[in-house]
Amino acid sequence: MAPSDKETDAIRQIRHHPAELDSIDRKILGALAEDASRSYAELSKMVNLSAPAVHDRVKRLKRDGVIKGTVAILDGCKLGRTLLTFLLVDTSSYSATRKLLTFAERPEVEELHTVAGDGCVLIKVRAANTESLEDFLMEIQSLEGVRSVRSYIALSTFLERGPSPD
Amino acid sequence: MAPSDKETDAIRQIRHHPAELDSIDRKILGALAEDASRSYAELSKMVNLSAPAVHDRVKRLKRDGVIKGTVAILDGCKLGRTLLTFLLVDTSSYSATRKLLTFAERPEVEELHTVAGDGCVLIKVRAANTESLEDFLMEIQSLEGVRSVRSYIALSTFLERGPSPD
DNA sequence: TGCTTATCCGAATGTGATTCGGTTTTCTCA
DNA sequence: TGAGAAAACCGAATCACATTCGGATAAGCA
Repeated sequence: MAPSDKETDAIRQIRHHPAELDSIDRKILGALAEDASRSYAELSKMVNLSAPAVHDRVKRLKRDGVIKGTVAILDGCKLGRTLLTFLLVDTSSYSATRKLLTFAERPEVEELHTVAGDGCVLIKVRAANTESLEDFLMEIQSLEGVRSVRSYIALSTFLERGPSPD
Repeated sequence: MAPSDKETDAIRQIRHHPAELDSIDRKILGALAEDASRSYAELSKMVNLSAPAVHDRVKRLKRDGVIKGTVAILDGCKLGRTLLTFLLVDTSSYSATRKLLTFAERPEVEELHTVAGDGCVLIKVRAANTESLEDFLMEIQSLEGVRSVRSYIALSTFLERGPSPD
């Protein structure tokens, strides 16, 4: 685990551009993005640094906002939310868009993005059943300024993860 | 923090439907979905149980697959990925859909869902710039069996989180 | 060249995760 | 209805790992 002096020197020379993510940072980020319960001992083996050195780096990455936090990943189905749907809402006014943004408070709403186009908002919704999804849709459709709502119900999810450092 | 005997009894009686999530489970899940670095001491205060009791519950929730893991949340922009885009790919064949699923290996791909419709696949892509996004798009468009690709570039992201236990 | 900052890291300390073992409650079955 | 098994709770103890400390080295800048 402890590299020879020659390797240590090489690592240090490569490393020193401040504020830039090097390949070791990215490796650490990739490992934590996949499983944040890894110990520093484990990470240190993965990147050939000591545990406190890895700890220092993670501290920096958190300080700099590259790591925003850690969260538990929950199974939507086991929570009773079996219907994943993407809504593309076309609005005719800024005030409608703003009303849509208030849906961020709803437990079934997972993502809310304004997207390029004439007043479009994309909403990722995970509902318990078709009935509650329909209620949700109707609520959105009855907002003044909502021109159309296209919904795409997910049949299978093959991948769902956050940004990758690679 | 230690509830009186009467409260303890009440909690126990409410609790005992096995395999079903009760309100304490959901509270714990909500807290961990938001910040998985909370200590068991902190969680125990939130739900009025002891730390080992909370630990037992979390162990069960993990065993049962409700909690699938914990991950670090990374800032896409700080990773150099500033362009979030949703692609809606319309395919005319199952083999095209299957080719699309191989894009799950790409670092810029965050989500891959088949969605209801005639051979539709929704892909969430976080690219470094317009150039690499365009390359990605072209690659998809040149797949045999891909009928059309609609892309929605996110302008602002107001919410991005996983399934909620509420 | 000298000073400051950043990075690394072995050893030590601090914190919280985890286990242990006993008690209580709930559920199931005869 | 009672007995047994399983589930849930939890105080105390132990264990594991996070975190700090302080020194050394390297890099950057004037």
